[in-house]
Amino acid sequence: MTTAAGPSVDSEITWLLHRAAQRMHVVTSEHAEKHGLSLRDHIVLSALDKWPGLSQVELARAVGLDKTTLMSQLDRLEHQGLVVRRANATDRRARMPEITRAGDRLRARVAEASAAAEAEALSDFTAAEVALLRRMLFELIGDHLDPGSCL
Amino acid sequence: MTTAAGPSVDSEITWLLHRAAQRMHVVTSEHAEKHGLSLRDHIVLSALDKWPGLSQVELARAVGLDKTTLMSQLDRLEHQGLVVRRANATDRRARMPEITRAGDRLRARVAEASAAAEAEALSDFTAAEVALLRRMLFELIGDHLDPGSCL
DNA sequence: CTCAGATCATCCGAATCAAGACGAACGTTC
DNA sequence: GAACGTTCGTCTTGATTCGGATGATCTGAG
Repeated sequence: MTTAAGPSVDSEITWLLHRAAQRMHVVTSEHAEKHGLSLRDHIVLSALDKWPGLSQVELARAVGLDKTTLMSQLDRLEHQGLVVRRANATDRRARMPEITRAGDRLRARVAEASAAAEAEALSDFTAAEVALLRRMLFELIGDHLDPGSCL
Repeated sequence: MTTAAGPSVDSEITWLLHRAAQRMHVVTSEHAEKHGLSLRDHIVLSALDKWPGLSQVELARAVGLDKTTLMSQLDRLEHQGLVVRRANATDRRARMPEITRAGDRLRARVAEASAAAEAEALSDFTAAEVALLRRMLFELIGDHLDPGSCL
């Protein structure tokens, strides 16, 4: 398996994943931004919808963003009225981010649009193949996906 | 398949790809940086090895980087003696980047280390599953991968 | 030959990102 | 209650990224 030149670049799953993510990012962003949302905004809103009650650092770890990056994201989303930071009664340090009704409506619309875009990008594959892809990606991400394992 | 809340975040292939790429990035970077190379450095060196004779813009398109980003990467690599920019006899605008002998030695070492890291990260899957994953990622990236289709 | 348009590498400016520092608040131990 | 280490959110700072503009060069049409 070791040629004189070593493994060539197209054997690098890491890079293929990176390029594929990049490509899908372009495809879905195109749709998300019609609603005035970046893909990352949408990710954050979706995480807030799926895992309510997380603190900002917990949320950052859940979506895989730096805490300072997430803060500026939340600033923007709060400024747009899609998120509120509510005081926590039992811990006065924490300001729990929550998705607003308007934010959830927008999230649902963008989710449908980007799901459609994804489905089209994946239309060359069978349902079984897509299911396997999803399963493998989950496995690769491992225990870093669900914030429950971080608490 | 449309619940009242719409598709949840874990159905988004785009995000799964992003997280998986992020995770593999951490795993392989860990090994690449033992040799003083970032993952992106390694990608660029590998592309130079695989497709010699590309101009800087062609190389940027081949690896999926912005042209200015690639320029600063090449600056760093050239400063480390891993890359040289050689004048092109037939086109005085172009400065063809080439990998040096030292660069190729380092590239081969990092390629082996990161391939081993990838193999370990993928050890839970069968060879057929990995092959399918690779094929699907290639398909997703589409014609943006090989520079031959851009010339 | 000349000129217009395209292409290459580079530079510039705005935006973004992440690591570290900081104050405030928490919980535990004395 | 006081002291210590930890966690939370924020601020600051340095580095990085990307889009657009620039100058030099090539190419093709007239």
